[in-house]
Amino acid sequence: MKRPLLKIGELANLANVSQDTLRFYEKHGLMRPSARSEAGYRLYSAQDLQRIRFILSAKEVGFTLKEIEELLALEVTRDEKSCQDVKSLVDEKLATVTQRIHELQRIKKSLQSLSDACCGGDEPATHCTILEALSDHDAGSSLVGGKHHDLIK
Amino acid sequence: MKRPLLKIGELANLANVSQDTLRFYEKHGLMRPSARSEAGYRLYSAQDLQRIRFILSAKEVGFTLKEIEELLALEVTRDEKSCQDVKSLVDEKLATVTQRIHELQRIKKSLQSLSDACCGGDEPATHCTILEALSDHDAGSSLVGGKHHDLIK
DNA sequence: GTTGACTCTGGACCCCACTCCAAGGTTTAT
DNA sequence: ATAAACCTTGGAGTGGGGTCCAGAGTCAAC
Ligand SMILES: [Zn+2]
Ligand SMILES: [Zn+2]
Ligand SMILES: [Zn+2]
Ligand SMILES: [Zn+2]
Repeated sequence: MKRPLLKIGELANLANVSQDTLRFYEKHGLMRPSARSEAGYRLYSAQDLQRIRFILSAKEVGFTLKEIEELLALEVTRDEKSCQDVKSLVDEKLATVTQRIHELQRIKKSLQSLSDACCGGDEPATHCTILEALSDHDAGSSLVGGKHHDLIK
Repeated sequence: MKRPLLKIGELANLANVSQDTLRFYEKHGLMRPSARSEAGYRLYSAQDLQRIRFILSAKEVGFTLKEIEELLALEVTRDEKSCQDVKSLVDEKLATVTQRIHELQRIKKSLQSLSDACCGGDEPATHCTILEALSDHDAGSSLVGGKHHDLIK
């Protein structure tokens, strides 16, 4: 009934990471194989696959390995922690994620208005509103926070 | 009329970075002072302040220094590039920002439902829905993509 | 004219997250 | 029984993004 355990190469393929990365994560306490074979081969379970996927998606959105470790550590610390502790850790991450989203939305708006202002034609960009906005006075305050000049000649 | 130029320490304070960081960015082509004093001191203008702020806010939302350099390089490449070129670079960044926002929103939702499911009380967390979700089956697919179990005893 | 705060350069060093060996042991396929 | 493919450990190397420091010049104030 129990599904067969995976060797490191198999897990690596399924998860799309290198074997080195798996060993690296293990060395740093983020992953360890469910078992070892007689010969010392690492053997991974389906949970292990879930776990590496968890790590990867958390990484993708900007959590550091240390932060991910904290999240994962919740699982094993169980009865030493209260629900309060656990929840507040999650809420903390939630706040930083929310914060990051806001920053990105600010940036996105700026980029969008830059893009909108540009004619996109193939003449030399000497007149380009984007370049003007970037080099101007307020080029920095929020990735060009300002209004771009009146466009269309 | 012209505002006085800033020495490196002054700019560093205003921008909240170290002098080393400013010199580091200079070495890597992201910033250079508008002028040098007789004695070779770096002298920065108000634009330079804007520029470092630009760099910092771009960095904050996850652009690498190399990407930031590309954005800034637009300013000087002007007539070698067409509006098309310029705009498509901006649109590219726009797409990656949008992408990042989506990922973060996915994560945020997951964290939110984790948080919502937890009672937050101060008893030991042996029963905690968060921990259950993390260690469970689908802990990985999207930072715990699944429904958490029925809560409230 | 000396003290103290500031700046210069160059180079060493650090953390992070991998990535790439080298030297060897194991498994599988023929 | 031997080769190819796979695994082991340990350790070195890489690239990004800085940080720290030594040795020396500069500037303002007293
Ligand atoms: Zn144009
Ligand atoms: Zn344009
Ligand atoms: Zn609870
Ligand atoms: Zn709980």
